[in-house]
Amino acid sequence: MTTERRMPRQADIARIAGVSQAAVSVVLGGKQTVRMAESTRLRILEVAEDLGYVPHPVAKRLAHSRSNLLGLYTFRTAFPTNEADIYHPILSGVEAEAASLGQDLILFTGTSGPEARQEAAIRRTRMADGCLFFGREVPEAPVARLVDAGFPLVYIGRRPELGGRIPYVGADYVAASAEVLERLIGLGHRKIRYVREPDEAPSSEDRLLGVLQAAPDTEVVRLDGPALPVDAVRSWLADGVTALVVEGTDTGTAYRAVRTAVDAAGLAVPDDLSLAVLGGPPGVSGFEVPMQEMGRHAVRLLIELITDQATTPQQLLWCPPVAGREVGPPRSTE
Amino acid sequence: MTTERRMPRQADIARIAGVSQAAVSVVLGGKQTVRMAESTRLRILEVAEDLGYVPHPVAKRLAHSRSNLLGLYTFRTAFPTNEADIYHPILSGVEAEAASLGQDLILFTGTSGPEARQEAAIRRTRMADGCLFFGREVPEAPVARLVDAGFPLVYIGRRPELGGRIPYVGADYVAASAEVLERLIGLGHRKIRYVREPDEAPSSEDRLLGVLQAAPDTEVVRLDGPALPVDAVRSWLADGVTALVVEGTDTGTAYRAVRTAVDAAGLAVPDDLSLAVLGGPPGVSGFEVPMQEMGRHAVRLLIELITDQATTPQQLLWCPPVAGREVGPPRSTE
DNA sequence: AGAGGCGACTAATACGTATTAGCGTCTTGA
DNA sequence: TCAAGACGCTAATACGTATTAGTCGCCTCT
Repeated sequence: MTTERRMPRQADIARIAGVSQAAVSVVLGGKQTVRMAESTRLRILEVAEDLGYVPHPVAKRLAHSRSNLLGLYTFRTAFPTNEADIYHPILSGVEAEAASLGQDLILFTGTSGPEARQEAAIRRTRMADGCLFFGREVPEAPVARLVDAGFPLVYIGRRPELGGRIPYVGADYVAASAEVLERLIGLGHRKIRYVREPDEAPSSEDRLLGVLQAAPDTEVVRLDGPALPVDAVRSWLADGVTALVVEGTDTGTAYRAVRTAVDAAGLAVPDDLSLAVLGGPPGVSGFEVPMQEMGRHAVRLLIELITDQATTPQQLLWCPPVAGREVGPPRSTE
Repeated sequence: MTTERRMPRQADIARIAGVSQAAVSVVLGGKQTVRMAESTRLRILEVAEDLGYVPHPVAKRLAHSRSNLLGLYTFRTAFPTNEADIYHPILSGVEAEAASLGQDLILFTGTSGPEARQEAAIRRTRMADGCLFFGREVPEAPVARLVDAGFPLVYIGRRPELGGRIPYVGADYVAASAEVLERLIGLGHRKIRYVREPDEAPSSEDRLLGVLQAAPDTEVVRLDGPALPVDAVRSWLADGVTALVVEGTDTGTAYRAVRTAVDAAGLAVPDDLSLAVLGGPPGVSGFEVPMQEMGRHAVRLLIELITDQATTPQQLLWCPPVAGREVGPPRSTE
């Protein structure tokens, strides 16, 4: 009784059960396309069970069938040593949804390395049935190749590149930002400053759009570094500004800068000045970015694309507003 | 100029370059086993470049070559919503080492679900060249199948199951624990209590072994719940106990229980009582479990197994001692 | 001039599965 | 009694690559 130094395959089952490999495939595939006698079916299933048969996922995938494997391309490390990983909820959502839909995940490495390695990793992407991309970069050439070849992929976060052909699941920053401004206006604020992060991104544009849509008169300031001079805040207050709206991002640079300056100026929030963040730390006035939900939706959309059932390949999710304690009516109206 | 709705393959290159598919494979494979005229070689490479050829990872893998894909089976979720994920460093180490060795990772889902789903996930493991297992469970039957079939796998954490045939990378709890006890004895402690966690595990046995090896007279107490009565601590002190050694685990149950009781008893640490944890929270006296290193080593060992170069399939890593502030000389000897 | 060798390839096959066309055989109805 | 259909299954092929055993022509050596 020597131990087989190889996993059993369909051909082994076929030989023992006295049928063809095709018969085994048909029975184990569970499809109804080919008729099989119940007795044969049971015999095949029994032999398969005896041998402890496990379909070879790679062969399955090659044979034009799905392998239930979703790629996850992160453009950075998926398990950062950095404790405070703001994007963690997204991955958490991806994993949860994938699990509930019976999909495994391939984590591509080398995604945070030099360009050549990044590109190589993008190629490997095809190992999966489809792939999720998560990060602000869009290496156009390799991604275009994938899209052109009809390879299913979904970006997490809105992506206007490639002539708008990239499927994505993002957050509706425009609507959410507008809503925040509307709330401020509803409270009586008339003079509002919007403080942007130093660098650009599609999501950054969206927020600005929302802000100007709801309050076209808002003056916009762009930070050019990690700090905001205290004098700037003081002068705004002197100008009659009653509320600051701050762009929120992964790093939280702008919020920290503003908060620091406001505190240093000895101002009380929200009594002296209201403060709202457009997608900031949890609990702070403004709105919340539905990270986990984005992950979940992205998985669902990807599977729709894989199964050719996608109806809306570009989706924006609603961001729940956060009341918080940093926003109140302006002092002058009290 | 219609867009090819398919990625180019070797056959396409072959047709254009006027050679056989095999020639393309040989040239692109870069092997020296088959001679090719330099001119042909260059022609093939050029056509491949023109078409933007990318080898199909799945086909590559099926054709007996490696896919540079390592499985990661966690027996729990890899991206837990729970913020404080004690095992995160392990995954971080795995990812980093995999990246530096050009390996991608497959995360199997459903590993924390019901047994049937777990087992199904274990089967899917074969998608990868080999697989890392991480968790205290060892579902013997499916794992035995993999081992018997010669499928490369490595457990993270010592595993005595299956007659010791499971390759692993663990921490040397025996030596590390013994060392902690020796340090206490060196400080003058003579009466020491060892407090164990409520439940069992190989690592738990190892710690106990180390404790008794260095200090055979140590009295061992096993917690039977998440709390330790304050009276117990008081009575130990009355008995002349000068140091407590606590089993450290992922949950940290024992340490929290002991610490709570000691504080409640109004005792000063380490003046009234020294406290050491065998692999506990960072910074606390005792030793540190080299999580990240375990992850890295496991990846290296797995690749050795895959490439048939493994020399030591079962490895225990050294745990760096932590001085901390919870251990000092016993009061009586001062 | 024939044996031998070598350079440059190709044909064939394997990897393990899914799919589809089609082939006997048996039943059924007119 | 014969055609039509149902039934139960198989042969063949595709998927895209790697590998190995050749094949063919030409050169060299004795």
